[in-house]
Amino acid sequence: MKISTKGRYGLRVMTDLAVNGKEGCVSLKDIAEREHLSEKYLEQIVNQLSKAGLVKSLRGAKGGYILTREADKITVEDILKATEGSLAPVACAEDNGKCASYGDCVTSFIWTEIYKATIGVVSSITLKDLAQRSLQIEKTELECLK
Amino acid sequence: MKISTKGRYGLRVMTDLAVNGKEGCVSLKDIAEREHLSEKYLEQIVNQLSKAGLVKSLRGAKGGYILTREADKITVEDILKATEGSLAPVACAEDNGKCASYGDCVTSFIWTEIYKATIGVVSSITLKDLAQRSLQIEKTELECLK
DNA sequence: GTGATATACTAGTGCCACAGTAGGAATTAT
DNA sequence: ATAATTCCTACTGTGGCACTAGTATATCAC
Repeated sequence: MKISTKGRYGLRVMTDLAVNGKEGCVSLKDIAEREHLSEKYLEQIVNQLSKAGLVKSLRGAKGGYILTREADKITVEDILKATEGSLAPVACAEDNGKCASYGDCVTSFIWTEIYKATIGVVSSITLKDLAQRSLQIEKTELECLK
Repeated sequence: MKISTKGRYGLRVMTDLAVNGKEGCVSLKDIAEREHLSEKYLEQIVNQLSKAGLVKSLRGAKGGYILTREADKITVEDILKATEGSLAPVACAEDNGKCASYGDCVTSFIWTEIYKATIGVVSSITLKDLAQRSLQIEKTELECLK
């Protein structure tokens, strides 16, 4: 029941893009430096985000990545699905009923309930929420330094 | 975000014990046969359930395992914690605040919310619920055979 | 007290995903 | 042209999963 670095880094990359990509695109080099993450590893993760249609890439010098829609139209669910794959604790929970023995299975409803509860959380949090929180934290830190 | 066979088999073993262990203990051999699972593998899983204090073992001939308390006093949370380990999507979510940078972390609250939602589900389902469901399903199947 | 039946414990195995690293090809602004 | 950037593929070490295997230990029945 663990979230891998792909999911966690994916959220950080997207948050970084939401905060720093207001105008124009942002290069992975910049993101990797700000977030202290491997640029090469992020490359693979952003690739998944791109295939999921959450970011658009611009190749060549001055290139980079940019969100394809407004931050409040992208949910944590979108990002985690793109990077982690299904959030269902077992395969049958997602398309409940499709498993032939779903009805005969004593535990199937547990997985469906966990899945629904998880989706309820991640679908209600948007990238905009994360971006705002990120700015809030930065602000707090700056105030602390005074 | 997956539940492993340990957690899934653990639930089946416990349900089997709740249904078939009303009087006296049940051997792993019997459980393995009924559930179509490897006896040797179940040994390891039951060992974890035993260490967690959910079952008691009786060695020797006519030995086996028995629940340490009533089925309605054992939750799915108890069983999954014993077999899967923590149900938190990331370590910090369980003891929220203990991580030094919990407050500075943009995503920490997401993991805490997922964790709370998951616990909400599994702590509200008891082994008695599973046992009843198991009997219900058996009954249905028998009726179908007529 | 011997044998059959169980659990207890430890070690080993094959496989696959995770968490990267590495190198080169293709594209684009200057 | 060149520097900067994404794109694509392959490779690697580590660790957990899902078992299998073997031996030691305990208990009942006779």
